[in-house]
Amino acid sequence: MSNKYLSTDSYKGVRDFYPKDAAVQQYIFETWAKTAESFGFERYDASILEPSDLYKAKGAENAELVNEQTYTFTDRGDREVTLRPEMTPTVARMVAGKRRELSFPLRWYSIPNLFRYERMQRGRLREHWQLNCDIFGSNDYTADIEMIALAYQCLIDFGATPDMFEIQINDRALMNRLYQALGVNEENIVAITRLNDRRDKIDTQTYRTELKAIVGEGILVEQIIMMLDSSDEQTDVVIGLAELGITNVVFNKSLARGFDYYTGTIFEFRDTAKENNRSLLGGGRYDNLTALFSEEAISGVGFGFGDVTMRDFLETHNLLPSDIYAPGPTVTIIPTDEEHNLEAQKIAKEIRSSGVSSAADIGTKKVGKKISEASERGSKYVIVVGEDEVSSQTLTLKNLQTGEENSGPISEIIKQI
RNA sequence: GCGGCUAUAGUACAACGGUUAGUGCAUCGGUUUGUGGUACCGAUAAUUCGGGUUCGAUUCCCGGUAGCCGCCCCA
Repeated sequence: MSNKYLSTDSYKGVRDFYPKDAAVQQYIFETWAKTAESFGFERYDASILEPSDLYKAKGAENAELVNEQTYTFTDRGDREVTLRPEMTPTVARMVAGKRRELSFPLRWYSIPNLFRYERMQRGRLREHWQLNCDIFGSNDYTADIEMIALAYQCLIDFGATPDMFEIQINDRALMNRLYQALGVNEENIVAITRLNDRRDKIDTQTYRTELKAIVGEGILVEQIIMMLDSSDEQTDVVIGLAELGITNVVFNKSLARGFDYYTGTIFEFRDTAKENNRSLLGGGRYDNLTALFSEEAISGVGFGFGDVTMRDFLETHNLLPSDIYAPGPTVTIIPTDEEHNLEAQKIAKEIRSSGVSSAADIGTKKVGKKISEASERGSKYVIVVGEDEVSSQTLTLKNLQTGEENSGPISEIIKQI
């Protein structure tokens, strides 16, 4: 190929949303918003650009993360900026900024697009959207329950049934106590948590070997494994969820979900379908969200739900409604000839003014084709406009579903729609 | 950052070390010059790029690029 023309591909790792994809995206966003608002969550939003310091502030490890896995650049004013890789620092900034005037607990949600510079794989692109829901300023365990119940409802509202996914729960604070009771030191707890994060990806022997590498030979290895595998924990959160009728819940002591961030309850929803056996969403509780901005500690519990995994889930379980994409106006006006295009526009305008969507098909195809296309695009009615209609000032409204036709002046036609 | 697999019309696939690289869907046109969905007929349209082996490469080899899958990581 010559390089005379630019490529029509989108930038690596990001997506174009052609109308059919945009329709799916819109359906997902609208359903998310509706569910979050049904729980009384308020919507907020922010710019995709943040000063890089927001992400680097927590230390060298974060700085490295920012440098290697984010889109970071210098603006014309010599400021270092980053395309937000997650929403939590942003919302923490916003909450901290208005902490004097906000009344807690707060229920906030947003559907931001997030960027990360890394290699793509199934369910992970360089730009994605995420439903972000958080409750700020409540330390009560029922806030944890509410967040999980909201995430649960998000799936139910798409038509999912509880057997399609499984809720895994763990508790950082509880795990720390359990490890400490076995005499594991702080440093090793972090290492074990890290190892547990990929426990379901490695086999039992490898796991045992790596665990030994951390805590050394001896009885402790077996004690830890036994402790992790006794997953019959009935925590307040698990019991509370059951009382709300949510029972597809498993307490999994190996669940890790990253390292620094979370301090209490952590949770993850997993698709139970074999072909899409992955994490759908994750979240948890963090103690001091606003530590970077002020001394006042505001706790939070929240989750993020990605649009890519959402769509994969819906497709895997065949939950996408077939009528999402119906771009045609309710009434398509079909001029028989180009000379009647303007007349068709006038009729469409009048129909629109009555509150019904309408557009003229000003293409050059034959009437038959135009009717066929109007039908395929989801129009309910067509009105053909040619010599006869213009001279007689009488239109014929055709119902595409029933084939029924009715004639009359435009004022009559509009009443019938 | 690492590894595996793949690359053919718009798309989904097929085929071949050698004549004209096939098919479905989509698109456009026609059968029907003003009334739809079906049917039939026709048309447009492709071997990712660079190098090598060869009389001849779309096919085999090497490299680039891109995509998919996984690892690492997932704030």
